[in-house]
Amino acid sequence: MPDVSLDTTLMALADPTRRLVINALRVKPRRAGELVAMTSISAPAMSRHLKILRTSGLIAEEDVESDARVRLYSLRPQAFTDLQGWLDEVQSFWAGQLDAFKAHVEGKPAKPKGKRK
Amino acid sequence: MPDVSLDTTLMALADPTRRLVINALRVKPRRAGELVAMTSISAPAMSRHLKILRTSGLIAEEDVESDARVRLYSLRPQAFTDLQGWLDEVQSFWAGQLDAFKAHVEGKPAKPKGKRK
DNA sequence: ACGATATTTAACAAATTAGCTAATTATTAG
DNA sequence: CTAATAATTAGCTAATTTGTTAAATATCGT
Repeated sequence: MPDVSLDTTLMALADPTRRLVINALRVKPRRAGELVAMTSISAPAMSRHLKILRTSGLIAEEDVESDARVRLYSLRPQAFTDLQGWLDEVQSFWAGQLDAFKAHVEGKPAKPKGKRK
Repeated sequence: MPDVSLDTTLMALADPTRRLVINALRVKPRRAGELVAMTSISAPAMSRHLKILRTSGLIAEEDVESDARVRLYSLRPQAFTDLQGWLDEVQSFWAGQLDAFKAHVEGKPAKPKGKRK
C-alpha cells in the first residue's frame, strides 16, 4: 500500500532525478528503460527511484500486453493534489498577514496578539 | 543570496521538523527559542533547520528592537508560490491526457496482472 | 563588571541516501 | 533449449543529513 502522506510525497519529490522522471512522465507514460536512457544513472538506481515514487503514490506502475517484461510508469494526480492542498493552507497565512499589514499602514501598529477573524 | 530553486525548496520542506516550523509560523512569527520549545530537538539542531529554511527562501529572519539577542522568524510566500507554480504545471498533464486516458480505460478493460515474484 | 539568556558555530557519531556492479527473476525470440 | 532483454534485488561504498554536547558570540539585567 502506498504511503501518501505529505512527508513521503515531499521526500520523494526532493530529488532532482525523481523530478526529472516526473517531468518526463508529464509528456506520456514511459518504460523504466526509457527513463534510464534519459539520465546518466544505472538501471538499478532508476529502479529504486521508481520504487520510491510508486510507494509514495506519485506514479503508477502498469503492465503492457505486448511484452510482460516491461513496466510502464505514469503520473498519478492524487498525491500532487494533496500537496497542493497543503500549500494552499500554508499560503492562507498570507491573507491574514495582509490584513495586519493593511491595518498597520492605515494607522494602527498591528500587533496581533489574540486570534483574528 | 538565498537559493530559491525548486530543488532547495523541496529539500527544505522534506523534513518533518522543518514543516512543523512552517506550520508554527503560519500563526505568527516566532523566536528561535519558541520553536525549540515546540519540538524535542536541541537549540543547535533547530538553529540549523532555521538556517536551511532561511537560505532556501522559505522564511525570513528579523531582528526585534526590544532585545537584540532574539531573532524573529516569519514565512515568506515567494518560495511557496514558485512551488505552487511547478505543481500546477505538473498537474496540467492531467487535462491534456484526459482524452487518452478515457480512451485507454474505456477501450481496454483492466487486464489481469501478470504475477511476478 | 558579572552572571544569565538567546542563538549560533564547531566537532563528532549515527542513520540515511544515492550510486555502483553483480546476481536474480521473468519473459521473449531464435 | 538457449541466448538475449527488461527490470528488480542484493551487497557494498561514499556522501549527506540529523542529531548530540561543548564552546563561542552577543546582549541583557542587576
